[in-house]
Amino acid sequence: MAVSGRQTGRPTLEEVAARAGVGRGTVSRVINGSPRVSDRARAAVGQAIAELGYVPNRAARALAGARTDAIALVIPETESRLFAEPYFLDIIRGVSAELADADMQLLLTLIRSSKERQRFEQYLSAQRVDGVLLVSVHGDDPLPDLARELGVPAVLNGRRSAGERVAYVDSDNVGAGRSAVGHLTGRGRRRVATITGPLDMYVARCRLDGYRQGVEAAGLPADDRLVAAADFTEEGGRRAMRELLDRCPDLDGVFAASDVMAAGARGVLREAGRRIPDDVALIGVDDSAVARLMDPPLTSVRQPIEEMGRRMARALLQEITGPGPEPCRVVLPTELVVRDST
Amino acid sequence: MAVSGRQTGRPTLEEVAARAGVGRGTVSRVINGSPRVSDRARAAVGQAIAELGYVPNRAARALAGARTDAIALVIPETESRLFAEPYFLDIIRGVSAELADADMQLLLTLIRSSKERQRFEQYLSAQRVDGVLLVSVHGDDPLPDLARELGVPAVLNGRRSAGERVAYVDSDNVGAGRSAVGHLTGRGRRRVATITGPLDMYVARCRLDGYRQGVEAAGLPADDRLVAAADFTEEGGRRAMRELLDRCPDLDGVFAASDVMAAGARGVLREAGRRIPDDVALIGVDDSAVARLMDPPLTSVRQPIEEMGRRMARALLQEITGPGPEPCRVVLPTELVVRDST
DNA sequence: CTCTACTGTGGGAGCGCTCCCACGCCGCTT
DNA sequence: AAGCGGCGTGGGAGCGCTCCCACAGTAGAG
Repeated sequence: MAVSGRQTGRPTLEEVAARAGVGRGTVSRVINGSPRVSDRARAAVGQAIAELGYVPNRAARALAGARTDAIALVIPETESRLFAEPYFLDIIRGVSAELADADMQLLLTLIRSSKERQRFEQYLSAQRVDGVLLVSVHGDDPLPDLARELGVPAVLNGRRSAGERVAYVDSDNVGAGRSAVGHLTGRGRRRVATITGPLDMYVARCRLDGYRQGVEAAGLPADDRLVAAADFTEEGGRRAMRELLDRCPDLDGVFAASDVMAAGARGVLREAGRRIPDDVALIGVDDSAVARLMDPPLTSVRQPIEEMGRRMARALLQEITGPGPEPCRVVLPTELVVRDST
Repeated sequence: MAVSGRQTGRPTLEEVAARAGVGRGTVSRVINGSPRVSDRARAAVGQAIAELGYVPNRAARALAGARTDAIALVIPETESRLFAEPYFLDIIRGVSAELADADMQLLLTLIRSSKERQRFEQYLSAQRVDGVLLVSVHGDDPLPDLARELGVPAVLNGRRSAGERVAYVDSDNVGAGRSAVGHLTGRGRRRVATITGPLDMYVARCRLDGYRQGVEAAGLPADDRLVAAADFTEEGGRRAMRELLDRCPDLDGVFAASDVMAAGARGVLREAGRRIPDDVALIGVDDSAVARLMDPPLTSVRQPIEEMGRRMARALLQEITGPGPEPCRVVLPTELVVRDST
């Protein structure tokens, strides 16, 4: 009953051909969905495949053909520390869902050192994947350009700058900031501050822009003392909140560019005796578990993360099969989730 | 300057051999670290490789040899919903770290439907990976046994039952329960309840066993009314907490088998006017972000998740190279992280 | 009735490796 | 002095596929 070992004879295409009474070429054509096959042959091959339980050998395929049926999802460790972690899992979910339908494999690559980065660059240049998905938000990340030079299709999650030339899927971060501030001002807040992410990240600058637009739209005066830069971490959020409280004790609303920073801010506000939302309304971005479980539950701007993953995968698959002239540029809308903190 | 396209001539082993003035066999031996090579040849080959920027072709290797240099990490979607999500990211981190050193690829497979499950089973039987890492906590999961039958090395994260026959890396869930309850009783709590995970999961039963041991160790009477089963979700935690409060209004401590359930419990306790920790001390498991950010910050039992990932990968690599007679059975200790909820 | 233009087909030639056999060459024993 | 074992080596065979060329058969055009 037990299979005898690793080398156990899996049926080959040749055997399928023999059983179906056709040539190798025909079987190959059937498998790859070529139209140039008679119905009779197709049926015979289909049956032989079923009877033999034939599964094509990927390695042979990759060697003979020019593709590998695999794509890499690259997550630089720096990012994974910054973002709320569930973010990546949702991205992975979306990517994986889309890939499964295309029968492609997902290769996950975490890059946490320059050595690993180098190894991955080798990978890329060795054409060992058909394409790459890059979570790349730092403006100076060279990986996307490297991929382009090597002719490896690539799709980014997020942009590195306004003029991003590589295909990307992003969420509407400006809109997120704008609607967050709009929500705050809509509830009568007049002194709305913001805690930003690191400003070398385009995503952080976008959310800040959105904040400014929101302030202006409400007819409030712009005041740079209401802006404090942080780094997407809880501790950064604490520091920024202290700073803001120091500079503008009269603030009555805070837009934190991430839930995690909002959590830090909440701690400081509480220590300072400010009630949420009574004295200060607080809003974050991500709609993560943290937001739901915080006390009080945090109003937050939701990004369609899983959908971004899906779209990225779809865009990449398309670029692999037929590289269109225009790289994919998708910006997905965000959505306000109102809870008790505002 | 630009590389001309996808097919651009990457150097092959043959070219390296020519340049180094040796035969193909010798180059192959150098690359694979065979000792049967003279220093002179080794040096020449090394130089040729460097000059040409040679990177071996994986597909060719996989086809010729019997291995693929890739392993799969399988995450059933059911699990990913149940566990706190950061759990998987930490596992992935550990696995990835260990794999990078071995120059192995990590293939991530999310299984969310029976169709995808079937596809993965095909994968397995097609020997397309050298081994599998399975996150498998349900007692009836057939995947581990399938892998065994197919002769594909497998390592589980968690056990399906006490008599697990497949190699595994788990954390000391009994110890986790025991120390959690010990901590509670150590602080003078006498009526300690528990909210368990789904009892068809071994991990949930273990934590419950630990709870019982802790209660007994403290010389307290066992009382089944203090035990409420839930399902590792926040809502489940809420329900269970209501139940407990109903049955035993005099309880003064709660051990929730996950942080997320503890979060649910906290909400109910607060609604019932119980102060934490003054009236009821609360403790969870996972030491997740949720615990840190909860209000009050939640005391929790930490599992060394990333280390588990690392150990799994190491065990699998070992099993791949030389299948020892004894499957790996590792149980890692947990650690109490005390915060303000107790 | 021949000529062209398909469409469906079989099978050769590789893809770039690893495995392994066979061969020289060395230093050692008898 | 001839014989022996080993080491380092070269290169053939083959892994299972895809690509593509060549060929039969059929059908339509002249």
